[in-house]
Amino acid sequence: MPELPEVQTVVEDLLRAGVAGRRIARARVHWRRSIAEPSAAAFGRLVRGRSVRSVHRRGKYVVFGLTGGYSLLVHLRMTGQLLSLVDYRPDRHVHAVFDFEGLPIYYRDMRKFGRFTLVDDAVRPTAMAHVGPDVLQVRFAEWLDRIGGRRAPIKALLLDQGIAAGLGNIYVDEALFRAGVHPRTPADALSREELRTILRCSKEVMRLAIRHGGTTYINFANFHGNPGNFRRKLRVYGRTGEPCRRCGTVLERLVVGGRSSHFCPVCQPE
DNA sequence: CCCGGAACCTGAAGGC
DNA sequence: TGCCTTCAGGTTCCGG
Repeated sequence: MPELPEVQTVVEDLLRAGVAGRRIARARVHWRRSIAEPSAAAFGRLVRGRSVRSVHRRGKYVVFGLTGGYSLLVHLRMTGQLLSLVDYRPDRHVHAVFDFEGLPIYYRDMRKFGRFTLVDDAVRPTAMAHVGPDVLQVRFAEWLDRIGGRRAPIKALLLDQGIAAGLGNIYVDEALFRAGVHPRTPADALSREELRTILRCSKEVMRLAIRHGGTTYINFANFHGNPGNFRRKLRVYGRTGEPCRRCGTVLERLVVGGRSSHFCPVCQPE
């Protein structure tokens, strides 16, 4: 579920909780496939005893820099959560528990799509090679190089993490609404200025959502189990059949790039 | 190169 | 109440 703003919220919570500098006394894995590599058994052995040197976000990944030249890459996919709650009783959806010397952190994931990858720092660039520049950082010229002249629908390209990382289904729809662009528009049919607007709107939506602690649509919860507040600000996502906040037209839904897409047929003409 | 569909999983919601 | 279908914030793989 989490897109860039939700992952950013998790990272900020981890730092605020004082994870940086802490030692991982123990890591227990209850669902083996949560660990992409190495094996779940080797994972527990390799993680134990290392301390956290850094925590940051890259696209939708949480990246833990660990002592001893290892990095832990965490992707929460659709329903993954990292939680640190007082008096928490783990339920059946908790698939891993990390003991940061008295600070327990729970990995909970209803749909079990999330993945942990432990890599040697030497191969970390390779492991993340498919992740493009962060959408909040990327400069227009670089982004245009990657996206310009392609025939695919703009929405599909915005979702492509190799072009720019961080946007997901909710924020792509929100950004395209703000830019006044139909999600199915082929990228090569857009002018340089329209593309500039789309990137600007993407960044604006991201910053705004971060300020509101992300979006809780189904089950996003931050570190302390609290929902994000951006849902109230959504202009099109999940509002099919409701009136456009700008012009009053009934919002529509169609499938683009295999994903449910929400838009205003008047504000975003095809 | 591009696209659609399936797979990976579980649960919520709506129709009958 | 229960059964069935559809849908869900993501990514990857496979075939046409």
